This record gives sequence, structure tokens and C-alpha cells, in this order.
Amino acid sequence: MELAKAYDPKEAEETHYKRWEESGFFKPEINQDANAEAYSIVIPPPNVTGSLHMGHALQHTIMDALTRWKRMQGYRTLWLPGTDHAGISVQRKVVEQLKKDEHKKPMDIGREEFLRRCWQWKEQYGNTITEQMRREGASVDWSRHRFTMDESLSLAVRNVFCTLYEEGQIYRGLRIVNWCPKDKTVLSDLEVKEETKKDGKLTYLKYPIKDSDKTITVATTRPETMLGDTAVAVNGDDERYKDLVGKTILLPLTNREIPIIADEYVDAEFGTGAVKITPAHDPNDYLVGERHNLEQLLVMNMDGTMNAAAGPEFEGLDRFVAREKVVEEFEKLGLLEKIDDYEVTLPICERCKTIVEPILSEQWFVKMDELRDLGLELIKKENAPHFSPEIPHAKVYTTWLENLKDWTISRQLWWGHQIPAWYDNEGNVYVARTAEEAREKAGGKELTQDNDVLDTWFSSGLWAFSTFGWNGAEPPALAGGTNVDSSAASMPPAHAGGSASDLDTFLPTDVLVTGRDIIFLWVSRMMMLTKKFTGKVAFKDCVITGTVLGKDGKPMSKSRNNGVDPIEMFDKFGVDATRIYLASIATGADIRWNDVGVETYRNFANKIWNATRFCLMNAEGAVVDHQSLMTEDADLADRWIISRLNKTALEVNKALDKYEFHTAVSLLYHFFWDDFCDWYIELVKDKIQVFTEFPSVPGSLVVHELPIVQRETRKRVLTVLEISLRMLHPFMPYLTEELWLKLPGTSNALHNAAYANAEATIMLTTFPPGDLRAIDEAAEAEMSAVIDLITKVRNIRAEMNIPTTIKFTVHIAANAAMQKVFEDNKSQILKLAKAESLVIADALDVPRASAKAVTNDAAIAVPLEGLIDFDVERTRLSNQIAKLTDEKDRLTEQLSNANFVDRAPAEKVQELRDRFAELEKQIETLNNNLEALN
RNA sequence: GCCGUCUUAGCUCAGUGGUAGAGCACUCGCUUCACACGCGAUAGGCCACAAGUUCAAAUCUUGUAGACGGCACCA
Repeated sequence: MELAKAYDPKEAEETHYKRWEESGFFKPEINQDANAEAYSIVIPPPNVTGSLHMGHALQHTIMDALTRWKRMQGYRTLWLPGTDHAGISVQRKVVEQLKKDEHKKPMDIGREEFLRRCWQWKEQYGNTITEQMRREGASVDWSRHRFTMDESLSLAVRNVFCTLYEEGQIYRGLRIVNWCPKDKTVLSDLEVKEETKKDGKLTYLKYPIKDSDKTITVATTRPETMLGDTAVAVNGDDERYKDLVGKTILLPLTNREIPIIADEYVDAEFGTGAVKITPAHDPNDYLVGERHNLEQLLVMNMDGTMNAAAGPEFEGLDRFVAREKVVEEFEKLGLLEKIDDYEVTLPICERCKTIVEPILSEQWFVKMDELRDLGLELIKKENAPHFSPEIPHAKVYTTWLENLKDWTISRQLWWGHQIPAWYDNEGNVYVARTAEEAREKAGGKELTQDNDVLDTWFSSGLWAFSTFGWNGAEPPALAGGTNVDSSAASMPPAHAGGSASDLDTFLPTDVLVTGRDIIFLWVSRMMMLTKKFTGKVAFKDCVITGTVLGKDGKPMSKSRNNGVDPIEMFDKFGVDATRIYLASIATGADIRWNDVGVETYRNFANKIWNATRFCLMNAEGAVVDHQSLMTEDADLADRWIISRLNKTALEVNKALDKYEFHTAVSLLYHFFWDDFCDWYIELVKDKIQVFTEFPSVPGSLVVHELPIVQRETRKRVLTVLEISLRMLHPFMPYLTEELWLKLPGTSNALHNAAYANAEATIMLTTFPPGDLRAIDEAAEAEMSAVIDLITKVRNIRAEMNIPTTIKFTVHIAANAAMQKVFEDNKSQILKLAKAESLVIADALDVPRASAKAVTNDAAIAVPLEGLIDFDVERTRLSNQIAKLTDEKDRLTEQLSNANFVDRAPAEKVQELRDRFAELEKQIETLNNNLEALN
């Protein structure tokens, strides 16, 4: 079987995913081991409005690598996919569409029709991201795909709402909320971001005091809100204003009189020390108002225009127009003291960037006291979730919980979970799971349902358990959930006996992989609500990925135009290269995107391809055979690569256990490229590649029948390759599957016992656990002596400029044990050092015209009569001496420090003494060599 | 204002209380029959700065500077 010269990812990407999916490899039911432990991950559901970006690609890579790794370890593995209905985003898209196509507003077509269009939009465009996940190779169980507005998940939402309401944890109330006048909905604190404006203004307004010719000056950044002022507050301890407390102000532009009050909220040091109080338009003023029983006067409409209460001159004006007009009027009245430049930080809507208006409004809230305590107890007592990286997330998360305020959950949208609350004509509220239930409660009265929907995060907060069939009403469905497809139905049940539900089997989930930005919005709420409603932890671990930044080091965004499309990268470098590059980023660290990084792994993929290609070209008479690695008669190179292979496997598993994907990738990269390709394959090349010249066609090559030893070597090479591919599979699924299927001797006989009957695939083999007993330190030491030797000889050739066509003799002086090692590996040394012969002895006996070097285990000389440039050789030797002397000097200093010798661990001291002796010896040898040249 | 992170080779980034690492770029040499997306050999860092703890600090502590993040406040 001949492979193409370079790896082309396209074909593998097109064929394997389809087969994996159709064969049911992604479903937990593929696991036939009734006692298999479960391993589960739920995906952070992407918005249906979204398309794949690098952040997804990074997170999906990690989730898929974990899923594939655990599946190969024999766990009953489930990675559950799904999407989020994304309230505001979808609503906005449909509103835009409606405006563009029909010049209509939602009100024109009505709620029912509008929702129909939302669903239509979702059906049409909502699958973009899930389709892209197939390209990524994501091994998710599509039969368990969930959408936050699925029937069962919606029922869960209503039940959670009702339960919390019945317990008094959900309430409806008039509060200052964050209002987006453009989206015309309330926002939670977390959906409000900030924008600093350097050219802001602080306006000083003079308010006349009744029965006096005095005024009191207040400063404001929002002059229009003065129309809603119901008091002016000063600090009671402020001497300047002591006499004024209790006096009345004639509020300009209105016919209202308002009191001057004393409140500790006011900081006498700041501004004028007098604060206008607008309880309906400012959260602090609201609190002051509550304390002093002030009127809450709303002067604004919900679209950001002024209302009738603002007075006839202002009614209907936009808030910013009103602002200017208020200032003008004050100026006319001579009551404008001054306007200062002032840097302001404005609250803006996370999505539409409109300036958010704090405004008094009646909304639904969740009291966070009990839920907060649940969350705090989990993180403090059980370290749940355990964050990776732990610093700084564990602390930030805890601090945030400790300061948690009530959560505004109503949204003035149509698309979403409509609040299960109904009102009668008198305004009484009936919270119920269904309209019928509400009517019953109301004694059959005519009711209308609350117009608002719930915050999208309310339903996502249930994701860890609602996706597994929990809906608070019926017992959770059995394996497969509500939309099991036919192929899943033919699978064995998740547990022996078939009685366990997904909820029992897969919750708690093992790990949640997500970004920093939604730790509060989502992670915390899922922890709290899952504990509250199932008594379980939502997930044990939480991996927080870093941010993939654009080439300019800034977060990728459309406005900066610095985004990199994962799909483009897939097309350019292949899915596997992109995946393993993303996995090579340190967990939690931000990274600037650079194509060169992906290119590195594209090259790596090609290296793997070509190593396999070479092995296959020399595979005749051999198959993958794990027994071949247990052999007694293996030579040094074999013992060494087996040792390296096992060490790598052990360390890779350890790294993955700790979510250190980058460590795993680095280990695999260097094992495969350096150890396997650069050394092992080169060392055994002669043995597995037997050529002879075909007599009639000079230069042509014919493979002979292989002797047994060589067949064994071929087996070993194939087997090491096969095990390497398995280790790489979680990161590079397509390439490894493509190649694994081509290896001779691969079949489902190599599968993990849990998947014995499944169709052959690398994804169901066992992930190499590594075997401590297979680690052979002696072989590693001997091999590194050989490698050192070869490297030094190559160095001589390179620095002395000896063309490869010239073969030379290498003289080696070493102790008896090393002499044997070099003797035993003579042919490999000759080949890789491109030497003609070796002379191995106790001491060097070479002519003056020789190039020399030392290693930790040998002294080397290469006679170069007529080829040597003595100046170059002197420089070479001097450089070597200088380097070793530097090291020796450092050691001298350290070893002559009595404190060090006394206090450092004895073995450390001994280690340095040994090294010192070694250096002395080598320096002496080199000095002798140098002198011999003169 | 509070909390926190980062600062390592030209670039992008790993890393550890005990001789500083990778990839790419650079230099030199290879059309060696798996791979030029390759092979071989070099070169390149007082690990931001300062003080402290320690036998030993790039690694721990504190401070400084710069970059950045989160939270709060913003009359």
C-alpha cells in the first residue's frame, strides 16, 4: 500500500466523521461493559444565532480530547451537545428581518406570529454551529442534542420557577433596574458593561430655597433627571448645610417643592456636598428615597423619551435632547452655575452598546440568599467545582458569590420562556405550571399571562440536569432521553438491567469547559440550581480556557476586524493541526493567534503521515503485534524506544488528568518526532529496509525475503507507531484514524474490551496507560551515550566542513562497559555518523591531524589527514573548553561554599561533586588535545 | 477604590527553589531512495527592575514600572 507523499486532510475529514457517527461510536451505549464507569460532559450550549469562532474551537477541542481519551479508557462516555435559544439575539434578528422584508414591527404581526417566525428562523439558521462541530470532529452524541426551549427543558423551567416562587425565593417587585431603551428590556447586572467617556460633563445646577434668596448647588451628569427630583440630600454632619436641612426647595422647571434632607449616603467631600435625589432613576437615590419615604417620580418612558410627568415642555423629548434643554433653561433662569469637564463611566448594553438607563420598573427577581449559600458551601467545603487553573478563578468565584445580589430574571421580550404567572383583572398574580392550573387557583377567573419571558441564563442554569431528562414533573426518561433515534434504540441500555436514567448515570458531570466570561452568568448558576433541584454537584471540575486573541493581541471582534475563522484554518492547515495547536496552549492562558503555530502542527501531521508511509513501505511480513514489545531479545534501540514510549504514555495520562493539555501535546510531539522518527526509525532503518540491486536494471531495488529478526523489528516499529497513533488520537482524530486503519493487523481485536464488537476504529482502542515496569533507565542512559557520540561526530563533520561523500574512521576511548555499548551498536553509529569504521579502545591512538571531542561517556577522535584546518580545530576545542570551564567555575564556587555543603541535601552535593569530577576530566582531555595541535 | 494576572531568546509562547526550554525566524551544510510541511550542525537570554527570605531565587515575599482582566463606585 503506497501513501501519497504529503498528507491531505480533506479526504480523511470527509469520510471518517460520517462513519463514526453512523456507527454509533459517539453514544455511551457503544460501551458493552455493564460495569463501566460513566464520564460525561455537557457542552456550553452555543447561541443558535452563533457561528463557530476560535473560542468554540478551543473549548470543543478540549472537550473532545477529554471525551475521546476517557472513551478509550473504557468509560461509558457522553458528550452532550445542544444550543441555547439566545433570547435577545434571536429576537433582534427576527425584528430586523421583519423590518427589512415587510417594513413591519413585531406589534404589527402579534406575539403568536412573531414566535412562529422565531422558530422558523431557528430551524433555518440555528444549526450553523452544530454543522460546524461535525467538521471539528466533535464526538458528541447527536441523539441527545438538546435545545433550551425543548418541551422537556421548558417544563423544567416552569417547575423551577414555580418551586422557587412557592418558597418565596422568586418575587415580583418595583426596583431600579438596568433598562436598555433600544432593546426595550431590563438587563441583569451582568449584562451591563461599561464605557469610559473622557469628554463627559458635570453640570452644576442652582436650586432656589423657598422663602430665601439663597440657592443650593447640586452637580449631576444627567441633568434631565432633575425633573424627577424629589429631594436634595446633604450630609447631616456637614456644617455648611446644617441650617438648611428641613428647608424646602422650589424645584426649577417644575412647580414642585422638595425638601432638603440629611442622609449619610452623601459624601461631604465630594462635589458640592449636596446631592439631588431622583428615586425613580438612580439606585442610590432609590435607597435614600426609601429611607426618607420620598415620592418615586418616573419622568421617562421605556423608550428613553421623557413622559408627561416631566412636564409639557419636555414630554416626548429624547433623554439626551431633554438633557440639553434642561441646561439651556437653567442658563436662561440664571441658575446654571457651571459645567465642568468630567470623565464618566457609562453603563452600556452588552449587546447593542446603547447607554443603559437606571429606571424604576416592576420586574421578577430571584432572591439569591439560599442559592448563594448553596454555592458557597460547595466551593468552600467540597471545592466544587474545582477550577483549572485554580488561580485566580476559585477566589474570584467565591468573592463574587459572597457579594451576590438579587437576580433580575424577567425580560421584555417575546422569544424565550414566558413567565408562568397569570393576572386577573384586579391584578392578583397566580403562578402556576400551566394556564389550567392558574385558572384553577384563580377560581376560574379570566386571566392573562405575564407578557415577559425569563432571562436566557435562567434556563441555561438548569442545563446540567434538564438535559438529562429532569423536568420536575415526570420521572426522568430512560437512556436516550426524549428524542432517541432509531439507531440508539437498538443499543443496549446504559446500565445492566436498563433501569437507570441518564440523570442517574451522567449527573454529576465530570467537567465543564468554558470561558472566563460566563463564570458568573452560567457556571455559578448551574452549580447553585443543580444542587438545589437535584441535590447533586453539576460538575466536579471546571476548566476555564483563555481567550484566543487576534494577531494584534486584542480580543477578536468584528469591529476590530482581527478575527480568525476556524473554518478557514481547517481548510488551510487541516482540522487536526488546528486542534492540536489549540490544545498546545497552556490551560487558561490567553494567546495571540498566529498561523505559524498551526503550521507547526500541520508539519507535524505530515511527519506522522510520512513516518507511517515509511513503515508501511517496509511492513511486508509483519503486523501490529503488542507481544513484539515484550520480547527478550530486543536490542538497545528497541529497549530504549519501548522505555520512552511507556514513559511518554504515563506522563501524557498524568498531564491529561490535570487538564494540562499543552504538556501532553508537547510530550507527544517530541516523543514522536525526536525519539521515534529522528532516532528510532533511523536506528532500525537498516534492519527493516533490506535492499539489493536488481541485476538488469542498475539502481533499481528489490526487497529480499526477510530474516526473522528483521520481521520482529518490523513488528516492533509498527507496534510503536500504532500505540503512538492511539495517544495522538484525542487531539488528531482524523489523521490517526486514517493511518490506523491502514496499518497491517489492525482490527476490532485491538479494541478496548468494552467495545469488542464494534466495527474497527482507533477511537475504540485502549488509550495506552503506560507501564512503569517497561521503563528501562539503563537503556535510556546507554542510548543517550550513543546519541551524544553520534551528535559529536556529526558536529565535527559540520564544523570541519567534511562533505558526506568522505567517510572517515571514528576512534572512541571509553570504559569497558561503554566500549561494549558502542561495539554492540557499531553499525548504527557508522550509519548515522556517516563513518566508515570504528576503533574502540581504552585510549585514543590517533595522528596529530585529528578532530577531537568529548562526551560524558567517551573521548572521540576523527583522523582527518589533509582535511583538517588546524585553526578551526583549535577554535572548536577552545570553545568546548570555555563552555565546560564556565560550568566548572560555577561548581567550584558552589562546592567551596561551606554553607552549601553543610545544608544542601547530601545527594545534591554528591551530584555536583560527580559532575565536577566529570568536567575536570573532560577539560583535561580537551586541553591535552589542544596542546597536541601545537 | 478593591481584588487579581502577566512581564523568559528577534517573534509567539512553555517551564521549574539547585547547570534556562520549544516552535518559527536567523547562520552554516545537505536534491541521504518516509518526509524540503524535510535532514544535520550552530548561534542567540544577568528569565521587567529593586530589596528581602534561603546554602541556593528566573522560581518564594515585598515594593517599583509597564501591559491587562474582574468587581465596586461614579452627585
